[in-house]
Amino acid sequence: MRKRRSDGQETSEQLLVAASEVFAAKGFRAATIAEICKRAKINTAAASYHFGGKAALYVASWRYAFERSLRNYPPDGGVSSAAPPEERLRGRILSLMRRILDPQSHVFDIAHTEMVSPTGLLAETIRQSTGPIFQGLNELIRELLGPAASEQQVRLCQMSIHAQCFGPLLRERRRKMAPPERLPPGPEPVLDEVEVLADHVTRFSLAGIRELRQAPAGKASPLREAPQRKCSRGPA
Amino acid sequence: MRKRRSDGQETSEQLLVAASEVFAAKGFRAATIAEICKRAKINTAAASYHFGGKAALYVASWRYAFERSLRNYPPDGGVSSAAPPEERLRGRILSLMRRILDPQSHVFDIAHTEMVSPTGLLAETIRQSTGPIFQGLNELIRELLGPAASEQQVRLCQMSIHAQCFGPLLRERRRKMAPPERLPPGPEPVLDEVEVLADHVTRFSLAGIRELRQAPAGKASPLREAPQRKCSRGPA
Amino acid sequence: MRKRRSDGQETSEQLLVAASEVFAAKGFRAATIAEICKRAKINTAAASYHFGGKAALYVASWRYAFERSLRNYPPDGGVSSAAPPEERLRGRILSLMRRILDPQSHVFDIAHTEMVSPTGLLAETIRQSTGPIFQGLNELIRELLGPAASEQQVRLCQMSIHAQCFGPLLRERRRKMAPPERLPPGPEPVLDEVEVLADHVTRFSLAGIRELRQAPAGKASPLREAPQRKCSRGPA
Amino acid sequence: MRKRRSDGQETSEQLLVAASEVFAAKGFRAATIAEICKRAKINTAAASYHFGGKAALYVASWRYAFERSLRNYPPDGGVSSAAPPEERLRGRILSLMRRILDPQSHVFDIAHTEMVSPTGLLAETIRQSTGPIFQGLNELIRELLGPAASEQQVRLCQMSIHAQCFGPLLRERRRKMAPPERLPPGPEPVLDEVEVLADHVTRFSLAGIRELRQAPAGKASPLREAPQRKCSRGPA
DNA sequence: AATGAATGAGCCTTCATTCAT
DNA sequence: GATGAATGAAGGCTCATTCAT
Repeated sequence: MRKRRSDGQETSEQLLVAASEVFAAKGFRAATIAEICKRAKINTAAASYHFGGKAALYVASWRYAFERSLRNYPPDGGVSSAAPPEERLRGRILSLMRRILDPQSHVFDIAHTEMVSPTGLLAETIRQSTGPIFQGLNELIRELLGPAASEQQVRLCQMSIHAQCFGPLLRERRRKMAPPERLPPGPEPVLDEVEVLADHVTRFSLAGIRELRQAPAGKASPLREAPQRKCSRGPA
Repeated sequence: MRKRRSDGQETSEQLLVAASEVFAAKGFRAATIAEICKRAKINTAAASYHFGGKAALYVASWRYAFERSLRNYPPDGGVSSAAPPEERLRGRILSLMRRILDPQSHVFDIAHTEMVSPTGLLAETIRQSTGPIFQGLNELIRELLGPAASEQQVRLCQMSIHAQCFGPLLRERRRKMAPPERLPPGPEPVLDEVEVLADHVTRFSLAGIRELRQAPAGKASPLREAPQRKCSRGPA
Repeated sequence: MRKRRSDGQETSEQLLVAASEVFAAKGFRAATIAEICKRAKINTAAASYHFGGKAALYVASWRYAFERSLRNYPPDGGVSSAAPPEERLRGRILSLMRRILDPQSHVFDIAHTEMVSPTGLLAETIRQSTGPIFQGLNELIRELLGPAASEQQVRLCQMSIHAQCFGPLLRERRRKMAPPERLPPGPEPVLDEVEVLADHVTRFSLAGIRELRQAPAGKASPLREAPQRKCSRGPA
Repeated sequence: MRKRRSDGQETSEQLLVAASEVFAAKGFRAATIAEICKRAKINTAAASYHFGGKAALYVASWRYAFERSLRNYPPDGGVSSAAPPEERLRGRILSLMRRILDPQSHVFDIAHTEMVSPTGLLAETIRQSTGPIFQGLNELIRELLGPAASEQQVRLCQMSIHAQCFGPLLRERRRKMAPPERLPPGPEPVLDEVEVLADHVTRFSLAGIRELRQAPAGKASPLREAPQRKCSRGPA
């Protein structure tokens, strides 16, 4: 059965979608042009024809998926910038989680794989694309920590939050995608609904941030806070 | 002419070490028997000969590395089981971090890669090996959360802590391993010393745990915790 | 939307020109339809469409270039047929050299390549096209050798002259065409101006022809020609 | 039928021989690894295995053929360096011709093709290998021309001689190698025996050299030498 | 026990040609 | 008449594995 020879637009998009699926499932190396094209129902040569090669298709498919993802889930989660920072944090966390979990999108599958087995093909693209989003979270955390916070503290908090988003959700994705015999190893899943997890991470992290806010110096607050210290005054 | 190993290391042991290095650096698929054997300074056929194939060598090399790692860094971090739980938590976190960071060991590089691009070869082995350790952390968290904690809450906290250990440190490893042009994409590194990070994660997480302890029901405590706000005034 | 050529050159003519350039530069096999059409600024399919295929375009482009070349440089070099044979020889040699060197024409690049790596596509066309010219030189040489000359001697002299024209000039062409890193191997170039070279070849060959004329039998004249030696003494 | 797994020496040589044959017949590009290996009766992968790739095999096979050729036919043709220069010239010409014609060797087929369609892979190798031989002929010609000869004249004479050797013999080779339908275009063959041709080229060229020796300045000797000038005195 | 040669399967890519528009 | 998308065939290369030594 011949393919309708139209404007080549549809074919390209089919290819991009199929490519992101296969690259996400197998990684750049293990993914084969043959499988991608088979899934897009076109000839094996079409990938090279339209994009110039496996590598270029890889980059193009990721960028395509990323822009789509950002359009569906804006980074601020739809929370007004006038809202209190706690709510804005929750908005960001929830939005990020939804982007990660979106079963249609493979942005994070690919980006994560790229982080683990870097091909070097996507590094610059990812940096450029995700830079502004990292920046936005950074500023919000700084606002929550207060002006006395050190750069180091901001980075640490950002890390804590990011890690709590990516860690469980990337694992969750793998669990859903993987065929039963290829379940990734590790502990049981944590997830019921995204909102529950988002609430947990938000509360857990806000508590952590407040803790840091009260005692900026690393050793100021002992691990065991003797009398539950309900009302430790700020640094003033 | 026979090969004589004057360094006393057995051929197969050299293979296991070389294999874990190469598998860690490139992943299962991208790693080649040729490179592994070249690094171990033995014949290309030796891998198939000694272990039966690439897959078997993969599993064997991970198990070998894991046992070595656990011998060097016991899970409890050397903290007495009689110590207060907060200190025991810090012990566990620090030990985990040190195991992850150990530049000699590639247990986590491989396990992480396997989580991202599962080959299915390591899943069962990893589950068996890491199960007891997860269990130990689980019980400690339950102790910290108190008897009223739900199973869900324990899981969530465990996730929060684990994520904060793995997230930044796995990235840090990649950064050190990668050649400059293949730097994995993402935000700046957070790490100065392990202790600093361990302290941060411990404090941050203990604050989160206390928060949950005070308001076990997910929705009991509003995001913006009015009364607490009274105490910790912001700067100015 | 139709393509309009404001320069008046027909599509097919542009194709012929572009084809001869690319075929000359790369040979039949290495030349690609895509590059030819790109240079002619027309669609990739046009070659197959207008000429029926790569092979037909190859033949057509050569014939086109050959006729053009012959129009620009007539075989007798413009020397009157009443002129003495020595001058007519020089005329032919110079005309041939100019045809070979003409940077606009790729007749000889292609013919040479075809001689070295025959595709079989051009053989008959070349034979038909060049036959009359060979014939003309043949007769001239016979005239110079005199009526006692054998057929073999004529052929040998024709070969000597042809070889001296083609050898250095084809090399010279390649040298000019080739990008610096792909210089063809071999000794230094000989060429300053065509006239100098034509004079050399004419004198050199006329001397050879005279030599043969004096001693028609191959073995009559010893390599070391004793009596002639008497006259032309060596330097000092 | 399995291949005897010996020391790999024979296989390599078989490959080198087969490669030179196929490369000579088709050129670098058109030659396929498959055909070469089929002719050497080994697996397709062996070429990459033994030499690393098509390009490396190309270079190796040429060098191998060249050294073999030079061993069989020394450049001086076996003529004593004490012999008169005319005989030494004939020795060189005959040796060169025999090297070119040797049906076992494809050195010149390949080198010629490389000159016409340079791949750039062989340039340096050819230059290094053939340099000394060119040099030797150069010195001999200078000796024949006498000390008054200009550098330019030496180059021109060298060109004339070389061209007369290569021109007809390379064509002759093609004629013998080519399948009947792929006969290269051009005039009839000149060759009966190598000795005949060598004698012709030697006599023809010695006459030319003497001519130049008598009248070094390009325009000193008119094309038509009036009274047959049997005894034109040397430049003294 | 251990080696290096040799293999066969599979992958990415190129390219002349064809086809619907 | 002319185009650009799409195709199928073929080539070079990599690599885990096997085998004779």
